[in-house]
Amino acid sequence: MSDLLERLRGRGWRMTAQRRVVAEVLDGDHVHLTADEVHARAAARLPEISRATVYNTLGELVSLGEVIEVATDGRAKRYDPNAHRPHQHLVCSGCGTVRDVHPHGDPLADLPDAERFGFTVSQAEVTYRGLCPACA
Amino acid sequence: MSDLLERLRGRGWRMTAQRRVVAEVLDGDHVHLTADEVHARAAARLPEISRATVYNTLGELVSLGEVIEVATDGRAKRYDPNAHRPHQHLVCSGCGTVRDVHPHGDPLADLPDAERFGFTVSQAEVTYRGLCPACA
DNA sequence: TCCTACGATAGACAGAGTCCAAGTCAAGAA
DNA sequence: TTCTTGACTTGGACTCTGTCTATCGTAGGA
Ligand SMILES: [Mn+2]
Ligand SMILES: [Mn+2]
Ligand SMILES: [Zn+2]
Ligand SMILES: [Zn+2]
Repeated sequence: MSDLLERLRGRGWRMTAQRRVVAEVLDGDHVHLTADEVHARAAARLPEISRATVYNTLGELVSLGEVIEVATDGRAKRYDPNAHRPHQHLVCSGCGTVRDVHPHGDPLADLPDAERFGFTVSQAEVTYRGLCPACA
Repeated sequence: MSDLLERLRGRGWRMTAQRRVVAEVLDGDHVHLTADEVHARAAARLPEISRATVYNTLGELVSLGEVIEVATDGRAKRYDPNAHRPHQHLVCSGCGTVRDVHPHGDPLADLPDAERFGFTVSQAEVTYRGLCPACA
């Protein structure tokens, strides 16, 4: 994730300990943390980081296209650092685990013109639901 | 929607003015109201109906399978009386308008086994996003 | 008409997120 | 290295969405 820090520096970001630790917490595959989870993990490394700063930093990362927001349930949004490879999500109805998945085909192609109501449709988000091995 | 009221009566529902007006507000096509919108429209007909009753009634309708909950954004859930015909949603990124759509094909079939991580996948929800004619 | 269990109500409470005024500090200037 | 300053951080108040509870009211059967 140091490449992310490099990109951010290149964009003129002032590099603070808070921003660094938030970026570090978001490193990895299949990472889909809530803002409060990010805050908890960040606070383990930097105890006095505030919730407001976590929200600010996450919002900035989303604006820059480095992180995407995922709303899989009616609860807290999740923050996903896998922003450069398009993908969909598979969610366990039991425990809430989220995995990145890459379905075949283009879901946009399955929506006939007659079903577009004159909209300019630009994106299709697919959420698959089921039970993970542990919950089944 | 009087057929809905009939079904509810058949299920042993005590028929109150509040429940009747909530059911009436949910009548129509492409209806995707938030709980507060339902409350506002219900209160126009029955001024003293409470928020708690609206939430209770919506929750009961969802349990009975007469209404589905739709979470198109990270904000308030929307309540959809079109529960008997499976469909997906097309959402305007500008104004938030939601339309019911019926894509071709089965999105489940597009998810390869290798991308299922051992899950028992049972459902796929698709949200199409774009701009409606008015917002474009 | 009367009873009573089921439903409605107001308001307290909780979770998620936003906003603000005041204090702090990263990083360029000298 | 030290100075300066505007960008960043902070705690807490506030908003929005939703849940819960104690109390009151009433639909519908006896
Ligand atoms: Mn993801
Ligand atoms: Mn719908
Ligand atoms: Zn699970
Ligand atoms: Zn629109």
